[in-house]
Amino acid sequence: MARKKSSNDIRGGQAEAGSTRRAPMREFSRSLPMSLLRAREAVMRQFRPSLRNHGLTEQQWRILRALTSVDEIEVTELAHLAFLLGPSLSRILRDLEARQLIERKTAATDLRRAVVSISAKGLKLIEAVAPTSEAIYAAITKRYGARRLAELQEMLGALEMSLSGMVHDDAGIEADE
Amino acid sequence: MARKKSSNDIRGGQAEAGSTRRAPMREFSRSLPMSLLRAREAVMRQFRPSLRNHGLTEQQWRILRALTSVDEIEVTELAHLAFLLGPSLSRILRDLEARQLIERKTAATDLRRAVVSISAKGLKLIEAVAPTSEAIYAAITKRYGARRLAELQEMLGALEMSLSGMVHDDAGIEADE
DNA sequence: GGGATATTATTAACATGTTAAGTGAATTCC
DNA sequence: GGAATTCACTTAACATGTTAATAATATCCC
Repeated sequence: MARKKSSNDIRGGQAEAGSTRRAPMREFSRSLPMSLLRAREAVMRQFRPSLRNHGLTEQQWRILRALTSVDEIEVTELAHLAFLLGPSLSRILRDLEARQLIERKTAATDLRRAVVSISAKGLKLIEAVAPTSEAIYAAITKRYGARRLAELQEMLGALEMSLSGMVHDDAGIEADE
Repeated sequence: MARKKSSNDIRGGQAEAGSTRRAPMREFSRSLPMSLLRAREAVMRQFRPSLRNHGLTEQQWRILRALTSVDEIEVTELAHLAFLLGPSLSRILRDLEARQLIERKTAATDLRRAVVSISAKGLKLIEAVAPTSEAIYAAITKRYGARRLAELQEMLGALEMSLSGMVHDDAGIEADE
């Protein structure tokens, strides 16, 4: 009775609540952040198992992937490229270096900066994962439609641009101190 | 021809590490997961400071928001509604209960289930945050365009649907064990 | 030249994401 | 009606997100 059977998978269904109080501000589950979150989760759900089979997390994969597009790169630039915050990147680089998937050296001109590059071993791993990853991406593209997908990405980019310079009050102005 | 940006073309013939290695599979920074991630971050960047000023994280806010849309709700349903995994929800509910922002009781008919509802104090907090939150949402809508925003959300929903039943190999089939 | 300041990267501390395992309660099924 | 199974939730363990604080170097600027 009620409840179908949702294995251990919390995400991926609708929840029709009981007495239904009145709708608040917005239907909430239809808010923009939620829409983006769910869409991304739907996409990543496709990739995660494959990555996991190769011992990689999503972020580790992002970093290695980013490193294949350059010869070498400074940490801060890599953070931008892989869209990770510094602290996360620091931790992951430490692990990837320990696994010898990347190499790190100090910049000659500026001892503060570290320069990172992917190792042969890392490259090999990427090459092992890439085919599956590409196949999944192709399947997604086929399902959703290449044209529609391109349009979606364009709109997402436009959204980013729209918000890039946006500021507002209540954003942390706490008197002084 | 051999150079067209085809599938597993990670290494250009060999891993000859010359200067400026060339672009791999996809421009990477333009992959769908990255696009979604950046778009969502651009949006959340607007909300986080305000939430923070009220002592709430994004997820705590999601939960309280979800709770305002129902009279009371079971934990599993709430997980679906707020799109959180069980373990995350468990932790957050523990904290929110300690802060007396929510109330929890055990279902009478099924001792396994817990029923959660927002408290008066929680409702008050929501009401304090909502105006700013609404203002930010309105600003985003104005900047991006209401029509365009609706279209984007439709496309995101469609993407979710497209991928909902998608399966593929390499997804964790490790013999048996 | 040298103190004040800025920059780069890391560490710290806490909250969440993610998967697996555990606990207690309900259901199934013989 | 009781063992086996399933279910709802929680804990555990590890990785990352997020903000603040540090440490080490570079740069400014008088």
